[in-house]
Amino acid sequence: MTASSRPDHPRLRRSAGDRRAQLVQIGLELLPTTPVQELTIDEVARQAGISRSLLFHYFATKREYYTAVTRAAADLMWEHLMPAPGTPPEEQVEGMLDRYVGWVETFRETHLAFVRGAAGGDPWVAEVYQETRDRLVEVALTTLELPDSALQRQLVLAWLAFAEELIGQWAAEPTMTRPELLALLRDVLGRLTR
Amino acid sequence: MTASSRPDHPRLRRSAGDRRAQLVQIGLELLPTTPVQELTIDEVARQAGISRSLLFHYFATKREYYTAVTRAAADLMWEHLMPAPGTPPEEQVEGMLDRYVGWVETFRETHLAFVRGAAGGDPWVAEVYQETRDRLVEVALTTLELPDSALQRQLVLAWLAFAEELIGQWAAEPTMTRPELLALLRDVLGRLTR
DNA sequence: CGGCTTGCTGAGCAACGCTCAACAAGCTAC
DNA sequence: GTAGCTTGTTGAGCGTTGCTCAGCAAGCCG
Repeated sequence: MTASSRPDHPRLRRSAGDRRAQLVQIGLELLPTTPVQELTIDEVARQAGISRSLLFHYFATKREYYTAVTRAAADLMWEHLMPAPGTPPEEQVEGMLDRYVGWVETFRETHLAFVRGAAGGDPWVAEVYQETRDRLVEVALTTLELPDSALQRQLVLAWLAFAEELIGQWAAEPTMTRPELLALLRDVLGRLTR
Repeated sequence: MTASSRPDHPRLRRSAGDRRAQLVQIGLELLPTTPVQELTIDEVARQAGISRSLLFHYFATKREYYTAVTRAAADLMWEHLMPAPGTPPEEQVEGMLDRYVGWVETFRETHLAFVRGAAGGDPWVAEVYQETRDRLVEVALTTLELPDSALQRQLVLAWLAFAEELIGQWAAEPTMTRPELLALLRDVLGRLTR
């Protein structure tokens, strides 16, 4: 049916690393438009210009593939959120919160897809997401110099869910100024952890 | 392989309503153990003792089937949360919150599966969940006699996310007494909406 | 019994995840 | 330059799953 043997593609050979990166990249680009579970191997292979079989050479299973994609998305966000080295502790949470809002503003679609895909369905994917949240809680607890109790952990986690939802909603329909939003989030976190 | 034509099942014929209800019921029972997307038509049909084809007679598509299941789950919870008629308004939110905690305590697995399945993947299923949340926000705004602004709506929605996460965590590992939890949730909601 | 409604089935198609044996691109060794 | 090795790459094909369709049969009516 489809002329897969186009004459202008003389069988390009890539290094293993390159190919892997390319496939993950394609996954990242597809994420916003396609629910994770509906992402088909066929489609990814087609976009990469390779056969289905090759994808299974790099990722033994479909699940393995899209957990890799999810992890890549998480890493991108994490990298963006992390404070510049040397930032004084009391400014770290402040800055991360600010950058998180910026992240959601910029990559609204992608971020929503990430959160959705992570929360729903597959446990493996959910785990990647949970790791990220746990790391965020970790940072919050240490830089705010809070006691590392189960209670505090739960409160910060719940606050994260609160922040995520509010920022998502706010990005879709701004009901206050950006500084007001940030102040509100900080305020709630402050009250909760005291 | 499987002897599907057991002699002791002399082709039982059910009314359309009964069959539909049975199929949805099976879906509800399967939900806690099976991520929504992994729920296969084959399995459901097998448990119901019918052919795959019949399921497609009642639900034109798989999606239609498990949105029906999700909606049934949402209705069950909603029914449980609704205050008894005649309850004075100032006690309604109080009672619903209490019953919600109870609901999560009792059906932790099922509820988690519901939230997960709803948040993730399929937009149609997500819609069912969003409806429920919207209805909850509606009730909260009216019984608390709050102005129905976009801002208030967002805050209550975000608080719902907060409550959901905290209650879920707390049910898994109780870090405070039940009344303390309820008081905390009420307090946060109260501060937010003022 | 004949005829009607309607719950119900089996065969089969297309799409998808996944396997496997084999091909071939690019490098090194002689 | 050609023999040989490594390894990126493919095509054919299998099992499962969502979905279709033509037709069977259970129960009811006359």
